[in-house]
Amino acid sequence: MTKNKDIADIFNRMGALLEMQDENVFKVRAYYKAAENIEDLAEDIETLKKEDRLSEIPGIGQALKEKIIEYLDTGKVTAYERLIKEIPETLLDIMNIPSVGPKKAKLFYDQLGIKNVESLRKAAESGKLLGLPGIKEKTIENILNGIKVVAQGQERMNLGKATRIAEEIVGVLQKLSEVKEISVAGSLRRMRETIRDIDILIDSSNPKKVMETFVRLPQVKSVNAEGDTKSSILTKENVQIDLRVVDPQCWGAALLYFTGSKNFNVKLRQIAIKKNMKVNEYGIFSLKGDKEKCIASKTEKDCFEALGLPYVPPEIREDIGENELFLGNEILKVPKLIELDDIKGELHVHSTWSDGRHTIAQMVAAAQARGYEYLAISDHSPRLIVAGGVSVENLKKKKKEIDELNKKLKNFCVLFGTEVEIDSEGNLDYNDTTLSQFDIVIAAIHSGFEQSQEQLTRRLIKACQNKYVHIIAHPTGVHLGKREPYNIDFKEFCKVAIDTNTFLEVNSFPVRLDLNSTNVYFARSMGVKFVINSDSHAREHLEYLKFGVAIARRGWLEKKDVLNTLTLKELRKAIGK
DNA sequence: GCCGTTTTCGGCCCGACTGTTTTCAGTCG
Repeated sequence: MTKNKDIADIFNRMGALLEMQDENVFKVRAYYKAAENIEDLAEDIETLKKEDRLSEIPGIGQALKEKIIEYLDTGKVTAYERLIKEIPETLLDIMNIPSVGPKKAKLFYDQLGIKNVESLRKAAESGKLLGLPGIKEKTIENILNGIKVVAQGQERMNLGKATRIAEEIVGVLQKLSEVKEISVAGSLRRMRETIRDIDILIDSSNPKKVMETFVRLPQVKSVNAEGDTKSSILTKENVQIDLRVVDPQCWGAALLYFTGSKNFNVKLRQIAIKKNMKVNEYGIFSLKGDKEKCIASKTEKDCFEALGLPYVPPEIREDIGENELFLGNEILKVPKLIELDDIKGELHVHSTWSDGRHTIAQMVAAAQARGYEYLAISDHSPRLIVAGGVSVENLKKKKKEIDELNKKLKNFCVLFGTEVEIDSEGNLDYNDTTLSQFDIVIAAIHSGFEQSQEQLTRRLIKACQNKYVHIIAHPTGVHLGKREPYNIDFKEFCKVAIDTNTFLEVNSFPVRLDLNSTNVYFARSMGVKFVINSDSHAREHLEYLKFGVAIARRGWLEKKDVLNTLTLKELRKAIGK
């Protein structure tokens, strides 16, 4: 899938370069939009080319299709090569600086020959920028600050970290008497796997007081903007938090607007226009002649209704599934998405038998407290030495402990599970005789990520084909912010998973979130079945399951698609091979 | 550059904040 990323990068760069050349904004947007859609593809773009399906990608017309083909055939895009002859590519780094966009980057280049961030910094410090049209002290100060921010690196954080930070701030603000309602918005409310900025929305008739409190929170390192309705801060952890305060009357319209995604909003507005209406953050307006009248704004539900649309949950207000969701100026169908309450138990948690922090009994108590009916204790196998994998001899003791615990438990069952290593050849770390004794067998790759696509795919397929394997854990091996997913033929893998009745895991651990939403959506469309697990290594981690459920929802999963929504009896039947 | 059940040409989402200006361009989401 590396070609997908390469082409998306090129289109993004071309968009920015064209923007600097003052090219038609809609043409520029077409490049950005195409890049986004290619990045979101669940399939290899080379496969799409082979099957002559490139035009199926939204936003790819004749011109961009030719550029994709040219890149895949020759490794180059002539139009891109031509652009970077006219404008140095390094100007794109300058555009990454907050407060510097295409116009200023071009201005600095044209007037002073500034080609990179370092020379811009020098020019700013030496006062050379002063006197350029529209540039005064404050702009220079902002640029120098922006350069520092970029140097510190504002990477995307995982959903877990973003949730923690947001909950801290929301906790403080909601205690203010001026705050009526408060909600996170943006990508955090849509529960994206990774988050850049945190958006918080507040309903208050006294915005000034709320803003004052916000910009003075102890977490604040710097204030980027402070207005009546919108303020923006950078925390000491270098996380940008945007706060919007709206009038109670507009709560629904504002929440809808600030939740996004950007493209979802664009779609809604396009639909509105066709119905002679207008959408903004203040409401849904009907347009008659010169007059516009607000017809909905109080709740999100009202707003959707006013547009004649069914309510769409935040998690699927994305490009993922867009074609399934929208048709012309209508919304086709909204699935009944799985909910956290549908989960009846978990199949992948660790205990002190391997690298878990809590005993089986402690994990079970925590699971019972969550209202589960069952819990599989699936510790690592011996090959994973760092995790203290359970030896074959110790498995007997572990089984005995589980059996004894089960005798004492009422309305709850502890399952004897394992997370067994798939070795570099696709063989499993326990032999079949041993595997046959488990209630639940989860197979996983923890090493040899650098193998070829063929080898990695073959390993996973071979594991699926083992008649004792029920589940493949964290199927793509991604570690958010650390490691890219390993390179597999995902489609082929899904086919075998279906044929062998192997369930694919949605791993809820915040640094994993693997499968991701795009994978889930794609696999679901093929007919794959899933299981959502927390991969807990301590009892507190059971809490993470909400993230996995969110990813499942983003991938359009319903209750029926997920193994651990079944009762124990149903589950035992469902996992038969 | 893309797209079409009112269109193959003429559209393409909307507003806040900042810093520079005396009404607006640039940037951002």
